[in-house]
Amino acid sequence: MATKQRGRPRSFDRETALEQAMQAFWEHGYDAVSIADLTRAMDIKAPSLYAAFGDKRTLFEEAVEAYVHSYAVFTVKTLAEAPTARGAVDRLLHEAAVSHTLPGLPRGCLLISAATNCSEQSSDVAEALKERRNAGIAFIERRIAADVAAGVLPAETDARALAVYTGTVLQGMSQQARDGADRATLEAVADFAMQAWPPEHAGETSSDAG
Amino acid sequence: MATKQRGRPRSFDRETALEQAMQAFWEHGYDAVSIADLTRAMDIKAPSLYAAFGDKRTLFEEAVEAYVHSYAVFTVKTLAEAPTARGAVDRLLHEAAVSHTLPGLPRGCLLISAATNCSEQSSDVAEALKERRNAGIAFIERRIAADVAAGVLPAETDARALAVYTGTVLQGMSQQARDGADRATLEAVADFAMQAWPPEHAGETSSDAG
DNA sequence: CTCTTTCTTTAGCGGTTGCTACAGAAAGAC
DNA sequence: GTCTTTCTGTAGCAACCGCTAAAGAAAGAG
Repeated sequence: MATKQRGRPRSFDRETALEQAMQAFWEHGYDAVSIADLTRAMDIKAPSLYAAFGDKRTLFEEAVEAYVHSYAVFTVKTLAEAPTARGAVDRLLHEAAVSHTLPGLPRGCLLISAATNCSEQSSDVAEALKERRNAGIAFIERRIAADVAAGVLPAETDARALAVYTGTVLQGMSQQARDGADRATLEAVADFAMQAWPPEHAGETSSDAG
Repeated sequence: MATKQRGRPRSFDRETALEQAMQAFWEHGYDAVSIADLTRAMDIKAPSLYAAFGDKRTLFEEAVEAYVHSYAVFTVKTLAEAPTARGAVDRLLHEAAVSHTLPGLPRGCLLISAATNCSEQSSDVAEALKERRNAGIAFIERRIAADVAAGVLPAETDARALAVYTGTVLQGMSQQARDGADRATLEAVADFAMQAWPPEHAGETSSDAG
């Protein structure tokens, strides 16, 4: 049933090329990476790029998906699986300290830093990443609110503010990683950040909430 | 003694034009703002821009200076004048909540967000802002270390990590402001952030240190 | 007035941008 | 082998990039 692909086969590995494009976008951002930069990084010519990935914007969107799949799925996983919101965020911050300073890869988080400086005509690219970031914070907020409802976190906890605080630290850590902070420093930052969290009511979890 | 200026006088106000350029850079970043964008925002033609400000990079540097003078001098002032490092940072974070969300102005902090996505050939612009950010953190670190030495903060306080934590929150707040967080939310973030700070030893100040 | 100085304007430089038409190359179908 | 399909490389499109030469306009000096 599987009829063989007709015509001349592609001479490059699509996944590898996408990975190279992703790293270029990760390091310099959407607007700052030109098609010439991409074809150099991916080691293919422009027509091959356009045939395989559409246009620059579509390639970027696919690169974002690849980034999420490779380096950010742990976020959702951690938030969903950890027994409490506090434990989840603690792990999240420490995992960020690691993933933002991986050797041989660009610093920081692509979702945070790849579309900060955008011209007017690519403002929708910036908007898309902004919505991803805010969705992440909303996700953390729901996790916190569940723990508040379950009595794990104090009833007076402002779930929204605590979630935004957590997102603020995460986004600041990305910037710090790009500015040269190493993993150990970011781990120390994560430890400090967790001391602002309200204490948990021991002996209870909200793992059934969500 | 004051001989009058010869030749045709400038038909625009240099400071006003610089202010417009600064806001354009503030909102979109160095690379994403073209000369055409600038001449439109400043309401002058390109040769007038080049005659008055040199080239794009020089104009950006002057815009950064103008930004610091208008919106960031309070930082150094606060750090130098507040009786303790803790009090200084507390004021700093709340002032940031205000200045990052001023109505009618771009969101966030120019020093943090105006050179995040840079092409290779303008990497020195990014480097210059990065050094400003790290110098700010080093300044906070010295203020903390002085309080530790004076016994105001616990002896075991890691001044470097606490300073980087503070910078992380400040930079995250800028990102949050750009992502839509309002002043009240950022103030709540600032309050959370301060709860990670170690307690002060009451009845003592380090106002003589520095 | 003329002369000099400095600004403003028009017009356009060489280079780069994202993107593509077109011809040639490499595969399967027959 | 030929035909069809699909990818690759060359070469180049219109539009924009940062920047500037050249000419005209507006001021003071004489």
